Amino acid sequence: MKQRTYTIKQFAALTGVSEDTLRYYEKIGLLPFAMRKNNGHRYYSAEDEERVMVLLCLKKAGMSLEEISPFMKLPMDEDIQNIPVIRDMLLDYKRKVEGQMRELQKILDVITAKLHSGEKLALRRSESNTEAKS
Amino acid sequence: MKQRTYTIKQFAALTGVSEDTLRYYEKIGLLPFAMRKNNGHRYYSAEDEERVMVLLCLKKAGMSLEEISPFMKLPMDEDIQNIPVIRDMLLDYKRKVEGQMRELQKILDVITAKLHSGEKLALRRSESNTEAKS
DNA sequence: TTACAACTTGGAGCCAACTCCAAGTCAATA
DNA sequence: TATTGACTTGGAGTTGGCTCCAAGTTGTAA
Repeated sequence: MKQRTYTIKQFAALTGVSEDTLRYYEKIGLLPFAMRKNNGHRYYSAEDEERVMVLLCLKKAGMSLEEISPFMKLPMDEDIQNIPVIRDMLLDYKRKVEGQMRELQKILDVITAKLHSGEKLALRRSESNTEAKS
Repeated sequence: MKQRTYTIKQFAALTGVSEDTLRYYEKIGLLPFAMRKNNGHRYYSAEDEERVMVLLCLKKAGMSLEEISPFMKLPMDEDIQNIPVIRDMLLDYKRKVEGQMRELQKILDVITAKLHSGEKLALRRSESNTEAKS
């Protein structure tokens, strides 16, 4: 059965990524060179959609395009268990997200404490936790 | 008792924000105009330090300088309970951070599932959750 | 008194990530 | 056949957030 395809306009609406940005991502090599019709127009497949979904997911977690790039080079339809490198990349990424969540949790704890205890806005040294040398 | 003050160099080391960046933040009005000695050199106080700590905290949670700006306009040493506007801003901010954490948690769930069940890298529609129109 | 270090300012440059635009091609339609 | 609309490309412009630099001032130390 033949897979459904999308024009760039449809694909932009589908994914929420603008046409300009799709072309830009292709130009910088983040997304693979899209398939073209005879007239040179791009068209996109379900696998392209899956790839963009992964892109958006990684982006939402705060990764730069540079960091996302290696994920975009992977086949979207392989069993993860068969490709150790994907497993490792995912584990790596998982650790990153967990780290970011720990940061956010720390911040939430501080805010919550301040809201409940009649305190000042200022942070005590121990609440700030930057990497500055003391 | 007289409060201790810092030169810009000391203050940069203390907070982990570079001298250039401190001057830049002042120039764009993110930080208030720093006090000057007779010779025109900036110096910083404990309250300045508190303000920068708050800045770094908000930044770490992914806020833009634009979003951080209103917080920098507030006095650092007032009791939060006395100023409803601060309470409201903090509550607002708390909701933002919680939202971001929910996003990250969703992403973690997807990754974890994929790592355990011999799946493909591709995301199912329900796992991606962008705001694109269907 | 001269040299040096620590600052000052204004402005230029830089990188990431878009966003916009002009000029051109192509297919379908009036 | 002329027009319209959806696309193409290359390249310029924009925004956010710094980062760097040159030229000038001031206070201390040799």
